[in-house]
Amino acid sequence: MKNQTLWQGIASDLEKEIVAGSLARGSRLPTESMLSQRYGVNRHTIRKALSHLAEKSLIWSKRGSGVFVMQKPTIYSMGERVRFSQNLLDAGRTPSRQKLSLSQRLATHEEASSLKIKKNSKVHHYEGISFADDEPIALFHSVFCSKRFPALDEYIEDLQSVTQALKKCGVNDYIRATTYVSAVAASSLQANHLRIKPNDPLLCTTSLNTDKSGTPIEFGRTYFSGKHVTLSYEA
Amino acid sequence: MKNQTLWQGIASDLEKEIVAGSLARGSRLPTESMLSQRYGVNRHTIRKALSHLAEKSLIWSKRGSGVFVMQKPTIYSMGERVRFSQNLLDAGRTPSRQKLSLSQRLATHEEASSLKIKKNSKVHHYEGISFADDEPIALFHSVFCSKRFPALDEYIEDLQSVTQALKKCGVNDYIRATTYVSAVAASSLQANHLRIKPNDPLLCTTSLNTDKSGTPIEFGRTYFSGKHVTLSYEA
DNA sequence: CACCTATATACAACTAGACAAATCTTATCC
DNA sequence: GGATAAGATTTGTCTAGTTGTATATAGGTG
Repeated sequence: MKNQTLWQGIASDLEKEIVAGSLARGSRLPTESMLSQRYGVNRHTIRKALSHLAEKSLIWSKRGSGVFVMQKPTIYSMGERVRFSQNLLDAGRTPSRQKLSLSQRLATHEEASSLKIKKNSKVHHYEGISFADDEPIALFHSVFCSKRFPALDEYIEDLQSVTQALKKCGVNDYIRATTYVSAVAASSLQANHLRIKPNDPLLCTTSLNTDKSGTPIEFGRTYFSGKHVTLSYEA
Repeated sequence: MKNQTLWQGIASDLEKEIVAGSLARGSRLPTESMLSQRYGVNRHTIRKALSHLAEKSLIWSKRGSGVFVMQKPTIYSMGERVRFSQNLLDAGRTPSRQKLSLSQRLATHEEASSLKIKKNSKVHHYEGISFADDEPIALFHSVFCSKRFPALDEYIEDLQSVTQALKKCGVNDYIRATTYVSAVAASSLQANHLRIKPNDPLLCTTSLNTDKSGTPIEFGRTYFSGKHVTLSYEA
């Protein structure tokens, strides 16, 4: 605690301000230049302190824009019924989604066998980003059998919710049948979407939702930012 | 005067240059490498000489930057009315201040009870460095009740003077009610600001200023560099 | 021996400056 | 009002130079 370097002192000082709340969650930090003046050190020393805080996932930075305080890590609960919005509302976060693409294409071999449909069947492909308090926490893509849900894409477009859209298709409830979890390194594209660095760890969940009778409904993959999300398997 | 070591000879040589003025106050010395070349000795021998001069407070050094000649020490007078600028002007020095941060936050327990305001009240927090002739002599931080002085921060920002800013808020005079003095060791951050070494002694004054009726106005701490400042309590 | 002086080498911490890349701001035009 | 262009800000990256610290070696002195 005593003989610490300058950048360590600055880092712990800033960390105190963050946890004390005088630097609010999601707010912007002073620029590196301002901080270097405040602490009377070179900008590189500030950057060392900031990179330390970034590794601890307390802040994140965007070139040309600034350095920001991160939101709280999210606990994403994985139970029998996994509902993105309700999940985050339960955790006191504000959920939102951003559509990246919504189209129809032929099912891959994996998708077809998981959904128990014929090879080369058409599927709806829905791809997007999940946010919590305007912070991106996950990239997802799901496929649904086009034959079974002909107008699903329009419903999703309108309602911005998979659960609601499926209801319109007559599926009032669906259940998480299987979930596989693995860890992968983020591609540069994924990293950019999730505001993390390439090769940062991602939690990759591959899941299948079915109706109560066990008929497959939806198959998809979600890549959670490992720094923002902890998956919870309680109950 | 004869049997002196290499480093003693170099030290007294440099000291002569300083007092003679050929190495001006505030100027930078040649780098240790250059000095070791000039005197034909190892760099460590130079460092031994320099550290001797540093202990005598003739020079100070900054890692990565260089070694500099120090200014004269300051006598800081503590009476009923403590006014930074006037104080130094009286001592024939040129005062200046540098703002490090100016923000609002919740009062700590100590601050609230000293200012006689409610817990969790908002306060203006003003933090900075005091200079005499461009040499830092103290780090200060003060808090003022935000409710009582709503626009104080803007006034301080504009006027760069607490006394003047308080006048704009209707406080024409204030009196030093209490002052506690203690000695503490400098943290690495404090040392960097004051151009001294970590664990060098600081004079820590904790003070409360009130108006004539005894109502608390300002509560603050000032850390004087023990090497640069002597506090004076003459009547 | 113990201690100080001095040399030699290597690395860590920090400063200094410059430039590139991304972003934000502002003025201008239609 | 909205699109565009120019300029200013801000973070990212790189090279170079300076002081701080640690270790090892050797000679001289009380």
